[in-house]
Amino acid sequence: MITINLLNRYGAVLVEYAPKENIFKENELPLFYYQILEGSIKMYNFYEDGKEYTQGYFNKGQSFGEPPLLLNKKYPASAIALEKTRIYKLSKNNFMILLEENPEVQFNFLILLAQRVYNKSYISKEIINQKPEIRIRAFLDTCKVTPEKEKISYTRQEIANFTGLRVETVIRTILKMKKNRLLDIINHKIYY
Amino acid sequence: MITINLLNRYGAVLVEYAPKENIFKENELPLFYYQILEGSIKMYNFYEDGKEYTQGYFNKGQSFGEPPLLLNKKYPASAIALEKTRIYKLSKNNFMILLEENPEVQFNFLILLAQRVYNKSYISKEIINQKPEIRIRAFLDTCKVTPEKEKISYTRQEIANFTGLRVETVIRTILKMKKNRLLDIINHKIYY
DNA sequence: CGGTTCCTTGAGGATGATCAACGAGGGTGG
DNA sequence: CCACCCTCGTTGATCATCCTCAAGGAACCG
Repeated sequence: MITINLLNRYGAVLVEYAPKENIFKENELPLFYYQILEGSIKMYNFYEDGKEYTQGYFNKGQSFGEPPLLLNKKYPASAIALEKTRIYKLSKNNFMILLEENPEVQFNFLILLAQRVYNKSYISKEIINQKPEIRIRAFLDTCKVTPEKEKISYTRQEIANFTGLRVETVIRTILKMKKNRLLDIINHKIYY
Repeated sequence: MITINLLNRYGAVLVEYAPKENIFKENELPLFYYQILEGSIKMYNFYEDGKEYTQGYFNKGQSFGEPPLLLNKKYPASAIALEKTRIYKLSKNNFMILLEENPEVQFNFLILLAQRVYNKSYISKEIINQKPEIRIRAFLDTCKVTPEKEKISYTRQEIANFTGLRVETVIRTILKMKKNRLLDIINHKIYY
């Protein structure tokens, strides 16, 4: 989102996170702007009963956790590295200065947040609708990058955490979808 | 959000909508920036089965529908006036020019969208969790403007549409909540 | 005062969650 | 190389819960 050139100019630091290492946790106050150079992370919540809800995945080149940073509010979710991940950290202060001094960057963030609202609206609409198949389709649609059938590299548990369903329900539903030719399952992998 | 002064300067027009009049419909392309002078509107979707899902309510002083406008994408939901409502309409072009020429306005929108993402994250987390009571509490919490008990002026059907539950479930759940002293019901009105 | 709109209740049914158990594959260390 | 462990996928049975359908009552408005 922000060029590496600019990040360096404003004093960003590159930090490496190990797989399963937390970047920040729910209810902490934001101190940094985060942008992924390499790797991927997930934002998630835990319910009291131990169930997990996945808010979203972020990959190479993407930034995350900006809304609480801009609002100066506590993180509403935790962030964890899914693999070895290298992330640029820029202090809140310098981030704000960078925004102020670079209007085109600020505008890019406006568009970025607009896109986030747009996606969230779409997802919440599809997922509140109880039918498991619709929920799962909404998830799969957000995964797709090409129009052709492609391999989905999320586990059934991950799909369950994202859609608010249970693993067993996901398994049974995708089996039904396979029967209806909505997707393929080859060697346990989903192709959609 | 934008001062009336500025709106006028960039050629905004004040339009009056009758109760239940649509401001725009799902899948239309955005042409205007909308800001409410007086009244209130609701953004909503219909599912194939005729069930309605309410994305959100917007009142006096608030703007709505900016994300698709900024992204130049089709509206993912429809907007309807809930009462007699007067709305400033500003053409897309002039809105973009206004943003460019008034950095402080642009920054305000950045904060506004950050707030929207933040709220959506919170709501989707609470509402995906199946328990009706938690869903309803999430809705009621977003309604509250004071810390004391206050009257909730939404119908049970409206709560149902927002939370993805059925009316009967809402009725039964709030009755249980009343028994547990989580809210009061006086003359059918909810106080929370 | 008649018509909406909203609220309420009950019975029955569908469906997703829960619980328990097992299989398959991959990686690791002895 | 093999035994073990861990993660992931799978299946069946049972249960709880919310939805559905149907009906009627209450409140509000012109």
